[in-house]
Amino acid sequence: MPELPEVETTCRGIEQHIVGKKIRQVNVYQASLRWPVTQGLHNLLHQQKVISVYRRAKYILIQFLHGSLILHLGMSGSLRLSLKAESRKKHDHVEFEFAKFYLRFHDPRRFGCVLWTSQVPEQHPLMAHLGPEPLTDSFNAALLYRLSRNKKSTIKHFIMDGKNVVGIGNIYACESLFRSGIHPLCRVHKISLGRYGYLVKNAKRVLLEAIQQGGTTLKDFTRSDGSPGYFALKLQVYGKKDKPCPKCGKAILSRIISQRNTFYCNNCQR
DNA sequence: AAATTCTCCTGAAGGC
DNA sequence: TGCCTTCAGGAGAATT
Repeated sequence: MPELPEVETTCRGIEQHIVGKKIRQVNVYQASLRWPVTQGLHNLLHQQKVISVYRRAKYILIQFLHGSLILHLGMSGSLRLSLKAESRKKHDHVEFEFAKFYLRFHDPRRFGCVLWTSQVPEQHPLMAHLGPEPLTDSFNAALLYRLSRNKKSTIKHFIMDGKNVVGIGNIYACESLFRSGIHPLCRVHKISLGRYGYLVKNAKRVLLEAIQQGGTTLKDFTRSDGSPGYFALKLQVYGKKDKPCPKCGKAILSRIISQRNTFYCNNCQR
């Protein structure tokens, strides 16, 4: 399931291959994704050169002179470069043809999207109201402290809410809270500035580690060139129900918090 | 306004 | 072997 590190890895993987290259053709085989794939993509993109590839939250943005593609991988999506000789696979829904290869959008569960915008992407409704990027200085303890005053939501929910900070999905929320010793059910207004500082530091650290590892390998994700990432080996609590806590040895618990399976150590996280 | 629930979808995994 | 049920999950939309 692609989280921010996987999206970042995907961006970096395709960027070096497609920037400066022209699109020959676009084929849409399944337009019914989370939202309908923008109609007329071929006419919009025919012979258009890729200017840049970058990421905002978990959106992959491919910029052209007259607008941008907005791609989201949902929870089972991937973007793969494949040689012309490689035939299309099941669930390859959208295909961007370049001179020597295809860029294929693959998404079995179809929670992702492929949209076109002629606006500045950051002003698109999907992105206009997002919080700061977690790996920038604007994600910091003072921000979380300020946003959390007089709120009674749980910290797990709080850091997964894109209005507060983007890109921290279920896996990284669990891991960040474990490393910070904060219980996922802890109410946000009770957390001190100092503890927020610790949480911010750990969230950045775990995301950066994951990016360096090339993204977490879980069920559906592979890197853009098809090789797997290796971060799953370093997860400390996610998916470890009943396994010993890496810090204290007591059993890892799991329960549903804000609709998501949450893994934590009841002894180490307070 | 804020918190909670619903929704889209397929494939893997488990039970029998 | 195979059918059925359950679960996973990003995040906007709908509801409370």
